[in-house]
Amino acid sequence: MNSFTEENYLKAIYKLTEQSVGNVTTNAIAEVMNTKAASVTDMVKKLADKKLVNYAKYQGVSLTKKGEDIAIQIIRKHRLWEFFLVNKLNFKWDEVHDIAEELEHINSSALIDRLDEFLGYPKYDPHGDPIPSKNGIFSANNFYKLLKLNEGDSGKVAGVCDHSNTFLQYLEKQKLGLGTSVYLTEKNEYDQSVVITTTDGRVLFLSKEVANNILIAK
Amino acid sequence: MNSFTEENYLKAIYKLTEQSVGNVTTNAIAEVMNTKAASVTDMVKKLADKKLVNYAKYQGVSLTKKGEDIAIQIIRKHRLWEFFLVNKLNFKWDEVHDIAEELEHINSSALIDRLDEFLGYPKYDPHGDPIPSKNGIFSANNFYKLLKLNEGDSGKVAGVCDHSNTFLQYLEKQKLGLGTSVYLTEKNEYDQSVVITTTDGRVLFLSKEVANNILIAK
DNA sequence: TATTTTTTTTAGACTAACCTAAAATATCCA
DNA sequence: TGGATATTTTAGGTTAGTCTAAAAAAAATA
Ligand SMILES: [Mn+2]
Ligand SMILES: [Mn+2]
Ligand SMILES: [Mn+2]
Ligand SMILES: [Mn+2]
Repeated sequence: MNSFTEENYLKAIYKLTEQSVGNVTTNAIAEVMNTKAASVTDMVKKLADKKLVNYAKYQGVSLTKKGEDIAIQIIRKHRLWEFFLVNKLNFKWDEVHDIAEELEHINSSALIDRLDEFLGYPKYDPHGDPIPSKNGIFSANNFYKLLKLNEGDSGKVAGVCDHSNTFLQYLEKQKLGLGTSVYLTEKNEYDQSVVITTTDGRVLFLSKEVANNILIAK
Repeated sequence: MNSFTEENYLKAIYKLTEQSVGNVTTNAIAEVMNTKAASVTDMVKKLADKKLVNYAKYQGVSLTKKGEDIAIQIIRKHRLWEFFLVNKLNFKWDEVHDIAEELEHINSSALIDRLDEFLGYPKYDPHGDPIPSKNGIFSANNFYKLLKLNEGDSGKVAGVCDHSNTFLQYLEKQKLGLGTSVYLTEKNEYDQSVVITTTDGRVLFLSKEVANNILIAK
């Protein structure tokens, strides 16, 4: 079994791998893990001993198949728990991440399989992120950044790129939760801001920054 | 905040206090915590520094109000999660304890309050143990040991004294789950074994040991 | 009550995960 | 291409929780 700390390192390396080309650097891990480079080196050696990462001095790390499988299972648990918190316990989407950070380390595959069944095998978490299946497969989506849509396009809010509480709460305030139907009324060339209309008739002005962080399913 | 280990010590001390008169001994804690007396002494000093236990060398320990409050909250979480696992995720009563041992350390009072609400504020866990309320109050029960009932008495299985998997699985096999209605047909003076009849007409022969570990609500 | 046995504490050591400071290596750029 | 800068690793130390062995205190018993 792996400790919580080891699991968190694997998850961090997985997420950094998604964002970067080539191996993940020591400093990058240190930053997301909120620790020092020296500590990362120690841990990375330990993970390499356990065959969870590939590591050579000064070369950065990559996950092995085994390490990646573990990382994906943790992400699966995280997102299933987030779905549970929002859809069964009525939490808001900006309230669940920290609790899921703890729940994701509960170690029981029976638990997570039954939770998955109880929730009806959801495909996406409350932020629109795909929930990997039991065997580690992510379902593909065809979501588009609101910023990239054309005037006249319509669709539903399907996810966010920025997961910060401030952004989620901003959308909450604008009543732009997951599933909200929107219609792109106007694109402003000058500052790339957009005007959208919701199906309940509200007209909203969104900046480039906001439009860039909203994903729409057409 | 307290570590998982500290929480487990507090819970162990709480449970030992229920069973014993006077202070809880170092050796007794070592036994239930599956550790050595020397380690217990170290931890007990730390808990005393944090004002969670009263401790004087060679005198054993007792929980302070603060320590007891924490212990009760952990028991609340443990039992609510057990209820969730059995009643929402369809686990058997002999499968939930170990998972609840992990879940009980998830640190969010919002989570546990909402879980409580979601579950309909249950009063007893799947083993008949009372679930303390948010403010730490256990509801009283009037359960009787099956062994102490008289011929002709009837009632429902409301709990168990032995929480071991072997005992729970034995009852499962006999279809004597929580809520089963039973009628005491016969008491055998010689070996204190009993014969009971369930409402669905099954006649069961139970030894003294078994009858002593089943709680009945009349 | 004195001696033996048991319980508890202390002393000293280990591991995991972290730290700081310094050394080693890699990268950048004039 | 060589020196400056940035990154990474090493060396050595800390804390929490554990351990074993030995010392101290309490309890049991003769
Ligand atoms: Mn999250
Ligand atoms: Mn999420
Ligand atoms: Mn339990
Ligand atoms: Mn229970």
